[in-house]
Amino acid sequence: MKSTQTENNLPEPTKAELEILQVLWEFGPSTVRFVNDKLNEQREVNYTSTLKQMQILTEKGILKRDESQMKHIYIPVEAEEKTKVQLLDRFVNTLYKGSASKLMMQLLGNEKTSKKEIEEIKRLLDSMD
Amino acid sequence: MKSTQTENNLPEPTKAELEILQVLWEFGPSTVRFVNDKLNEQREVNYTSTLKQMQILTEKGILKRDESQMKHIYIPVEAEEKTKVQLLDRFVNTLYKGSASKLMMQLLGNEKTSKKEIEEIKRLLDSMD
DNA sequence: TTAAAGGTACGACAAATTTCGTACGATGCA
DNA sequence: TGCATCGTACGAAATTTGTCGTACCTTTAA
Repeated sequence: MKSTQTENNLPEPTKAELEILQVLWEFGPSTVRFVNDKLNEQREVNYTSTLKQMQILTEKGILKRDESQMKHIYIPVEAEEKTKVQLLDRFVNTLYKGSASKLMMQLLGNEKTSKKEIEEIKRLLDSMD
Repeated sequence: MKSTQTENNLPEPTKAELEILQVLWEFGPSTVRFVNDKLNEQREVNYTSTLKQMQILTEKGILKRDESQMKHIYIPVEAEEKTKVQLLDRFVNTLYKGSASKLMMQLLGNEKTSKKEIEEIKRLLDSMD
């Protein structure tokens, strides 16, 4: 039994791939140039590196693209939410054996989680009945 | 601003490294043989591969070991909680811009999070004043 | 109508991570 | 004592991930 495939089949996006997805999520469908510029606000990356990554993401089926113009427009295949849910799911399973409440406890115990956040969470829970 | 270094400096454990940490967390200080056997319950790994990984983890300062016996005993340097908190922190920052409540929403929206879990979380929140 | 600017394709290199083969030292026991 | 067994050390191959150089096509504007 070599497969780690669970019920979903998306290849796990790597770190560099996630960076690109974040830009597309935040700003919507974009050209390589645009994404590369955004990335370069944070760190230095060559244009062709970004291009290559986005091509790979497309091969993997994580992005699709509109090639009708010379400047291809790249679009995430799955919605931001869906992808994040998957990543979160994997995270919970890996580190907390699937227990969301265990994760919560750490979140709440973490000093970095502000009072405000905690209040927000409480409100959230109360409002869901 | 190029640094992603927050106040902690532990090198991010890789996937294979995490697997090993999980075993040590669950069963306590162990030999390579033991860890390797556990890993092989899930997937095939050569003994020396596991050994090497654990040696690397030791070099990185993530594990320490007792060499007083021929069978070295490996022990995580940091407590399970501390490491998980760091990983969680990184996860929240990367995917949710640091907002714990955003993460919560996904957790609660996720069908996989059972009613039971949600009840558990509510109880948790109520009990923390 | 051509030269510069800007686009994609893609092979190849670099770096990080993972796996493993081989060497060799300790231990145990017939 | 000798040898099978089990341990560690460690270089190096294999794989995965990340980066970039170069070739070449399109568009634009003088």
